[in-house]
Amino acid sequence: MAYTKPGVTRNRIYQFVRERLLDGEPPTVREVQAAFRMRAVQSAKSHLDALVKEGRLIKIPGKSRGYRLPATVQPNRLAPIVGRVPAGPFNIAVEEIEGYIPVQFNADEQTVFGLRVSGDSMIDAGILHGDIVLVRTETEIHQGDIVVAMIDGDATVKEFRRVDDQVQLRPRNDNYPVLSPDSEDLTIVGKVFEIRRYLEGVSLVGEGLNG
Amino acid sequence: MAYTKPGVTRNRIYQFVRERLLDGEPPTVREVQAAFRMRAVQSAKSHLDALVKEGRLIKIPGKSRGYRLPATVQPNRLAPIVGRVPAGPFNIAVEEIEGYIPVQFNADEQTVFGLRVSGDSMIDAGILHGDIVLVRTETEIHQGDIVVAMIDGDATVKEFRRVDDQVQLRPRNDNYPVLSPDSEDLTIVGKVFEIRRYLEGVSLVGEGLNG
DNA sequence: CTGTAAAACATACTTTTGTCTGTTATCATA
DNA sequence: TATGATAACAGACAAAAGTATGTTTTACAG
Repeated sequence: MAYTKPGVTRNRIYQFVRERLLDGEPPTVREVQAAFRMRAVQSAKSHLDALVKEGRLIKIPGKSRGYRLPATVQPNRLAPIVGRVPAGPFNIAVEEIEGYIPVQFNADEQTVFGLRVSGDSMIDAGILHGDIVLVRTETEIHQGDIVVAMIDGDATVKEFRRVDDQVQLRPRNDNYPVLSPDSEDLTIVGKVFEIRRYLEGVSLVGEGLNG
Repeated sequence: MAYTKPGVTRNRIYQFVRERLLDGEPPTVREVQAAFRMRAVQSAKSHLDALVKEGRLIKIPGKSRGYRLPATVQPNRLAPIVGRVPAGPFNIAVEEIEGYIPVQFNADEQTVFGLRVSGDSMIDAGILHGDIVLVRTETEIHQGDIVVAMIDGDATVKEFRRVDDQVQLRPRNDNYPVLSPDSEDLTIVGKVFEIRRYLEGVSLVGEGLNG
């Protein structure tokens, strides 16, 4: 490849890698090399190393195609919508997935899923039957957070309170009672960070591909 | 790994690969193997081969991490969030744009924007102060649709009704009156097709994109 | 000019990853 | 309970990809 002024090829390579990553196609070092018609792998490698050193890229050590965009540039992800709460974070049965919706979240590697709400126990919080709540698992829970909890295997969306070391799950509807489950029967699945209501039905990504 | 009924592990693997691909992180065969605690690479490989044969995945030959989704994934687009309703469909002042959120819509090229709701006049429809309504302009409006209307230059979110050739804009809160504006003073900006509530603040797309 | 840093090249080596051949275990159904 | 299909395992090899060392060429500041 022709010699360029310092920084020029660097920026071009950054652009190239960035586009590939946003397309979901992380490149190899040699693919970068080929894209810029370089004769040596090391030419591409040293540029990539420099980009990592500058903080413009991140490298997953020991992995192929291991270059990533730093957290602030993370694109949107697609979160699965489930009709029922998954038992474990990675244990979502395929048949139960309605589809996927695009979600933004803060780059850390947490598990996110959408849950379709049934019932009107949270109506005073503006959560209606059929709404989709987006849930982040394994988050710190605070007083007043809206959480998804499993009580004896049943999933429910409620407001979280702790009173004298006793967890309370409060509905936001005067017609329902406050729940005070034993801690053995209770699992806090995660925290609701977003609520969506699709008035015309969701056009779900990947619908019907679960066959 | 424990033996499962035919198709079960197949589906779980499809699920796993799909999520990884949507996250922009194509897995290796051995990563699939590890994720399912298989002792042989071939266990994962044959499942992946089968998924390709079934048409649920695509393989790029000779490439590492070469499994892809076959379907044309619906493109998400970014809709601007505005604090005030734009005067004309294509007349959104840049300064008034809070940011962008990812939205799916039906491929046709309609104008979509997000509007941050102020006030509680739609509280009985589960639309709270601070919620973001997603609006599609130039749509056919039907009885009972939730619309964004301009009355004398002021934007408002209301339920649309037509009674004896007179348009009514109904709040969903008994403390507010039904509006029956003259047709000269009224512009229906568009129809609300989605409602979102961000409990932890929006992480808006379009910031920190250097380079 | 000259010295230093950046850019590009050449080659070799290690690890990761894809793929192959063959075997054993479980499932589904008749 | 016999049988074919599916699932899982075992070990090995080849190709792809990451990494390292050293050299040559060019850019740029003094």
